[in-house]
This record gives sequence, structure tokens and C-alpha cells, in this order.
Amino acid sequence: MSPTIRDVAKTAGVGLGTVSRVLNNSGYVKPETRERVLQAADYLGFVPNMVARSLVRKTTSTIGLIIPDITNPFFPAVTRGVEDEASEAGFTVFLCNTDNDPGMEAQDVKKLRERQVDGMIFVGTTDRRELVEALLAEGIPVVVTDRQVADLDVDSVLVDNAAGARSACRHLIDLGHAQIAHAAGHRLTRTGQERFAGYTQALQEAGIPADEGLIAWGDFTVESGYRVAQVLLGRAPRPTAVFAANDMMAFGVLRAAQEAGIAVPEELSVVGFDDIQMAGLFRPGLTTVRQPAYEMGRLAMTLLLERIAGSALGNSRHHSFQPELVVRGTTRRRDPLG
Amino acid sequence: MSPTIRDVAKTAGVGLGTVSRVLNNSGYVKPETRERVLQAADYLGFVPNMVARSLVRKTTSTIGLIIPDITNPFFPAVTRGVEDEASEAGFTVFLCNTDNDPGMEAQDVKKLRERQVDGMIFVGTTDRRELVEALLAEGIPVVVTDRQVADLDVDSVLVDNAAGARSACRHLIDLGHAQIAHAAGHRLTRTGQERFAGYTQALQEAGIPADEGLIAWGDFTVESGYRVAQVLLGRAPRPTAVFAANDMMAFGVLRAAQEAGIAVPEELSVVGFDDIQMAGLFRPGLTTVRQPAYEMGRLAMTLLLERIAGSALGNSRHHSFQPELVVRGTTRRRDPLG
DNA sequence: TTGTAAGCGTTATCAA
DNA sequence: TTGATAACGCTTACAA
Repeated sequence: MSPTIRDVAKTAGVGLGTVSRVLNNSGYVKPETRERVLQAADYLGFVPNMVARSLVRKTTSTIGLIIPDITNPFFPAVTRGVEDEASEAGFTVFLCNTDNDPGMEAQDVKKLRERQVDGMIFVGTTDRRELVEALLAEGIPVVVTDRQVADLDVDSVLVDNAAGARSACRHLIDLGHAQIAHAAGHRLTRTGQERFAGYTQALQEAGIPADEGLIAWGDFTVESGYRVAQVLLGRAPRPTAVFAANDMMAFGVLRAAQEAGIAVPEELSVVGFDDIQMAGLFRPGLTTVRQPAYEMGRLAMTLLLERIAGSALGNSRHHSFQPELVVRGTTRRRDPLG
Repeated sequence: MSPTIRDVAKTAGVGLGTVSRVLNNSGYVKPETRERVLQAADYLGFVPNMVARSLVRKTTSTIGLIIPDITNPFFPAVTRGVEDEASEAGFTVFLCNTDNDPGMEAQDVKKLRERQVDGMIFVGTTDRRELVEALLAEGIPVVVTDRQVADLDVDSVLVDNAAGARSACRHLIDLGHAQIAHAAGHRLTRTGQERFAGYTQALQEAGIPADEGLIAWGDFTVESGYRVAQVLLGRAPRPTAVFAANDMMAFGVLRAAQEAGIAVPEELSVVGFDDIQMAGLFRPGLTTVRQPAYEMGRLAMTLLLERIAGSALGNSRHHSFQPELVVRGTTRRRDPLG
């Protein structure tokens, strides 16, 4: 079997404690002895066993990252952000995909607790208040990202979804659009709800009467955007613009428009949300609301590390990024003759 | 602190061993006692400590997944495949991004070994023969994906990159193209090398003389595709087609072509590799070579689980997926007048 | 400075 | 069937 600290001690001719001390740079140890231990360890190809260490230290230097689906282009960027920050701090991250399924979420949380993670980051999942509450009560640090848990005292890094949605719709209104449809996100997610709220608010502020028929809910996937657009674009009079709850849905809308022979942006303006990498690659480029995904992941991990280290005590911190409208080619002034 | 098996034993009025037995469904235990233990555990909110269990069992039910960059759209699909398979088997996965940096790779492997993962999956990274060899020698199961390690006895799930590249180029040749450039991938990557080989071979088979000037290496990113295309498209006579080593680079090529006012597919045909989700969303749709990323990840994990369970002994298994050409809108017959 | 010994929470062996 | 008890590999007082 792989050598243990005991083997190292034996071949170095010292006691267990000494080996542990040099390996951890803790306590005094004569340089000469230290050298001998290091050589023995090297000679034996010793690899410290973190699980043994974790058992006594009651800390694992691992965290759990819970996201809906790594396959949705918004999440890889967030994930990379937390991974980079974690890695620099010597932490390793467990990745869990839930598909927004509450049962899956609960199961993942259970798994991660059993594995004694030092903390968890929830990103963009549905509002599972009890789960987070239980974790916090248990003393396990949590930070939620891209998802607000109402009234819960938990660290969070968010983006102002309502404001972003509002600016997207205002942009459309400024371009002369009045028949603005909303390809809404997942109904049970806070993110979807907030963007919907921003949409509603923008129309209201502009004095445009609400029209239930111009709203259709999807689930943030391309397919749902496509499906929803087929309904929305079939209405008469046809909307001249649609605000999609995220870029993936916007792509679905774009595809549906194309198949229906509706020219974008000439006959239809489309705006998305997220500004995933592909948004700028598309021709015409997708007008969208940018979320700093990588930075959000990174910050979430930073906050979590502070909690874990105990350097952040007391009330929860909330950081809100201001989303930014990125105007590209899928939006244009409404043709008054259209 | 959180209750331990000991607390459960005490409140159930039984011995430690009994609790362990009921929690693991191992050995005989009177239904009545069993019930009592379960109730006590439930009452106390007992959560088993996997690290303690791992210490004695010498197995952690965790694996390490090492990829270059989760932000490259090919990897999320693979990752999701391994995650799904792992999850079903009760395994959790540590995610590591290396950016193809050998130093990072070595560091991640070290970290994962310390954490006593039961196995590791390398996907699409550079050829780090010694790393894999050492792991195998140590008795740690490994499977490499989307990356061959020459002559090494390790399980692998691959896609026939050369064949895929060849069929892509043959497609171009069949369309009448002869000036075919190659926006090559990462030079140090087996994947990049094999696709390059397929390109070379296809031209050779068609009797098209090799032209060093039509080849430029990048690193699988959109930016590198863009950069490389600027050089390639500046040549005189201008190539009428380019085969990019992956879809991201193809997007870069597309962008460069557009900025140079070169119409695709009228004046330039472009084909990529991977068939990431976005390839089909683009207009015109990107002609590319499809790799079954999700299935590859899933199979890799299946093979790894078999090794871990010891149900697969002996020689390494190699599964090679046959890539499939997907013809969409970015390729067309060469205009003989062009 | 360095060695010894007592845990950390589980599993597994052995008597009972 | 069930209860002690000895590991698992390491950290950390506590002595020496």
C-alpha cells in the first residue's frame, strides 16, 4: 500500500509527531531533522492522506457547487470563476447538476453534507428556502448566486434582474416598439420571476397596457424559446419585438422567426439576457443584457472562503452586480410602415 | 456538534456495531432493533460521515475529472455525461480545469491523489504520459477521453479524429475545392495533431499538393481561429475553403471572413469539428463533424466504474466513436467563376 | 526540539 | 443477533 506518515517516520528514524510537524510546517523542528524527514518522504513517494487529516481537523477544503445544468452556457463561466478562486485557496470543488429538480437538489445537498464539504454555493436554482436554512442552522456556510432567497440571512451575489430586464425593454420602447412580447424563463425560478417583473414594469412605466397574451413561460432552454415563440409570433397583430428571459431562449426565438420567414431585425427585434459568449458571435449579433458570470462565480467563492475562515462573522453580505445592456444587431427602430 | 453513530447508539440503547449494521444493511439485525436505531438516527438528524467511512474502507466514492476548460462548449457536455453516470452510482465528482497547462495538470493530479479519489478521467488534455503511468502504477484507475496516450495500457474512449477530419476535407474536395486551408488546433494536443493528420491525408488522397502556407496553428479558441484566419485569408490566391480544428475556431474564422467582406458560403466554405449546440443555431448553420460528447463522458465514467469495482480486470479497453459529418450551410460547391 | 498517546467517526472482527 | 474492540492515517496536546 501507499506509504503513510508512519513509514516516513520509521525510515527517517523519528517519531510520528515530528513528521507531521515538518509536513505541516508547524512547531519547531531542527533543520537537520527536517531535511531527513523530507528526504524520507520523497524517497518513499509519500502522499498525505487528506481524508485522515480531514477526520481529525473536521474540515475538508472542499466545497460543493450546485447548479441547474453545466450544459447551459451561462454556468460554465460561473463555474470557472468559483473553480479558479477555490483552486488558489487550495480548495477542490464538487460539481452537482440538478436540472432545477427539487428532489435532485435535496439529494445533492445530502451527499455533500455526508462528504463534509466546508461550504456550498447554490447558483441559479429554484428557491429552496428550507434547504439553505437547514444548512445555515447546521453551521455550514452557504452563498447563493443568481438567485435570491427572500428574507433569508444568507450571503448572496446577484445581478439586478429586474433592472436588467427593464433596461432591455426600455431599449425596445425607445426604438418605438409597443407590441413587446416576453418569452419568459422558468416560472419557479426567482430569476425568471424577476425578469418578468422588470418587463412588466417597463411597459407600465411607458404606459403600455399589459397584455397577457404577449407572455409565455418557458424554461431557459433553446427549445422552450422556440416553442414559445411559435405561439407568440402567431398572434395578430404580431408583436414587433420580443424580450427573451435569457440568450438561449432568444436563440430559440430567432430560429422560430427565421422559419416563419420573419426578418430580424427588420420585422422583429429580439433581446436576450446573459450575454453568453455566443451572443456576440451570432450574425446579426444578439442584443442582450450582460451578466458578469465569471466575476460572479469568483466573488461567490471569495465570500464563501471568508465565512469558512471565520473572517466574516455576523450578518450576511449581499453583492448585486448591475447588468449592462449590450446593443448589437437584433434590435432596430420599429418600421412605422410595418 | 453533529451527532455521530455513537450518539445514535446511545439514544437507541444499542452498541455501535449494531448501528453501523443497520445503516449499511449489512449483517443480521432484529427488525425491532433496526426500527429503534432508524428512529434514533432520524430523531437526532444523523448524517453519516463519509470521511470517517472512507478512512476505514479506503475508498471514497469520488472521482476526479480533469479537463482543459469548462468554458469551452465541448466540455460541459462531456462533463454532464460523466456527472450523470457518476451520480447514479453514488459517486461525486471533483472538477478541475487545467487550461492545458502541464504544471496545472500535475498539481491537480496531486490534489486528487491526496483526496484519495477512486479514479480519474482525463479529457482532451495534452499528452502527459508520465502522469497517467504513475497513477496506473499506483493502482489508481484512469480513463482518458478524447485524447490518446500512445502505447499506454489505459482505458480510453475516443473519437476517430483523423477519420473525422478526413471526411470533413473530403466533403470540401467533393464540392470542388482545392485551395483548402487548415485552422489547426493546439499543437501539443493529440486531438489537434490527429485532425491535422486527417486533413493532410485527405488532400494527399485527392492528389492535392501540400502547401505549408495553408496551415496555421491556434489553440481551439474563437480568438485563435480569428487570428489564424486573418493570416490564411490574406494569402493569394485566397483559399476557397477552410477546415477548422473545432467549432470555436470555425466561429473565429467566420467572423474574420465577415469582417473581410468574404461571403460564406458563396466565396468561402468553412467546416468545423465537434458539433457543439451552437453550431446548429448559427445562420448559416455550421457544417461540422459531430462528436457525441455526452455519450463519451458517460461511457468514460462507465469504464472507470468497472475498473473501480474490479469487475474489469486485465487489458485496457478502447472505445472509438465514429464521428459523423453534419452538412449545414457554411459549405457549398465551389463557384468555378470565383 | 522531539516522542508518545489520545482521539477523529466508521467499519469490521470476534466473542458472547 | 449483538456488543466490545481494534484499526484506518493523521493531528495535537502533553511529556520528556
